[in-house]
Amino acid sequence: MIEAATQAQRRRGRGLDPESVLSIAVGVFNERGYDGTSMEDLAKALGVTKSAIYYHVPGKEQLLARALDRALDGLFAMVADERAAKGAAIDRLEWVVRQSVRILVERLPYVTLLLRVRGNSGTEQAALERRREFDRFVTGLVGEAVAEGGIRADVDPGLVTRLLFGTVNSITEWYQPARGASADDLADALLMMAFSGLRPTR
Amino acid sequence: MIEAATQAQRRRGRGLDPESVLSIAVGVFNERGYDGTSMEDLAKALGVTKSAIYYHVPGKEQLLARALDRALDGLFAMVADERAAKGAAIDRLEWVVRQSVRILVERLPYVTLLLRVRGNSGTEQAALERRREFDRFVTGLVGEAVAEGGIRADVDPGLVTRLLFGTVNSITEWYQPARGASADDLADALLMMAFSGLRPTR
DNA sequence: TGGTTTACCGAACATTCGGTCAGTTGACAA
DNA sequence: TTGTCAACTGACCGAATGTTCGGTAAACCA
Repeated sequence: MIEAATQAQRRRGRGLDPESVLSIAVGVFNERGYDGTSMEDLAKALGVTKSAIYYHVPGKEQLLARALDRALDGLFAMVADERAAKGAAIDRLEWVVRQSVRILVERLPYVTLLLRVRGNSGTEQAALERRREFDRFVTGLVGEAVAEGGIRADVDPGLVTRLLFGTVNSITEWYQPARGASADDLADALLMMAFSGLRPTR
Repeated sequence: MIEAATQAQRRRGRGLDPESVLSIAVGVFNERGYDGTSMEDLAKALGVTKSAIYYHVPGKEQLLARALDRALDGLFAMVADERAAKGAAIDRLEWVVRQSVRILVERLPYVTLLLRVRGNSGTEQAALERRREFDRFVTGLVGEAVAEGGIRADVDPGLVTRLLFGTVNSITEWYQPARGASADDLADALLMMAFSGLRPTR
């Protein structure tokens, strides 16, 4: 269970800070689902009344929008990096996968929320569109890697992209930062499986 | 968009059949999310009024329960098969992965719904518990495969299970039966990537 | 033909939803 | 001591929620 905001989590006598509101809210969203979370649920988790939330945030949907931007901004910052643009496609792909795992772990609750969005509102549809843009970028990378011979030629780039990033994204379903591998450990295991395979080297 | 039940989908002059109610409802659940779907939404998709639904089903949650059982019964039928119990662990694992993909494709909407359950109600928690039981079975299989030398020894069985079935489950996020690969094609590509790796054979 | 059953409708139910607003509180500055 | 203001509370709103219920048209059976 997500704990209520303790006195320590508040600025001394200065009430909730915007960061706590967002991170606690996202925690509850991920526990109950966005639609399954009422403002009353959030209020309890924050240790205030429902109406107090509206002093800090315009509404429920804005809270979602801010959370989704946290995840998407991280992904697009990575795409903009030169290491995603220079060098052999296979190396760039490996770098992007590794960074994706890192961002997923660093911003776990926000990415988790993003991956569950289904487009029920304008906010969700906008987030989905940005996500698709990221997906197109990666699909292009895989295509290049196949063309350059970095990936075996008998695979469909679209299918491989979906499987590869499906594996990455599935980490949100079980990863617990407290007890568990680091982002690098995760990326190592994932890249090992996807690129070299699980079979013993003969 | 999920289409409203046409006259053709109904039994002639006999109203909705239980099968249509379930499959159409699950379609809407997957589009909007279970919590994001109102009985009014379901009524529209079924082409009847809200109250008519209660003639066929005790309530919203029962609809969910029936749908989740569709998915879980398929998975447990597979586990009970002798091909999951006899032979080399690596072969059994490969068979289970292949069958999982087949079930996922055959019962796509039901499995999709199952994978999104978060435990908000007793129904959901019961489904989660059955799912965990399935996961434990697979983790055991991976452990045996490592012990028998079918899978490289430098991996954590728990981690590999999660990555492997994370990949399988991620298929629900994008697979469209109409235009796309068959279950066998999917399983081939997935097993190739996970067991042999994406790198070209040298 | 008459009676029964099947499958539904329309209205209403209590409850919960996201959100508003007038007022209160307590820390701090003057 | 008084005034200011950020940070809330509590009462409340209209709309939407899942569910119930009395009624009914059409199909079916005797």
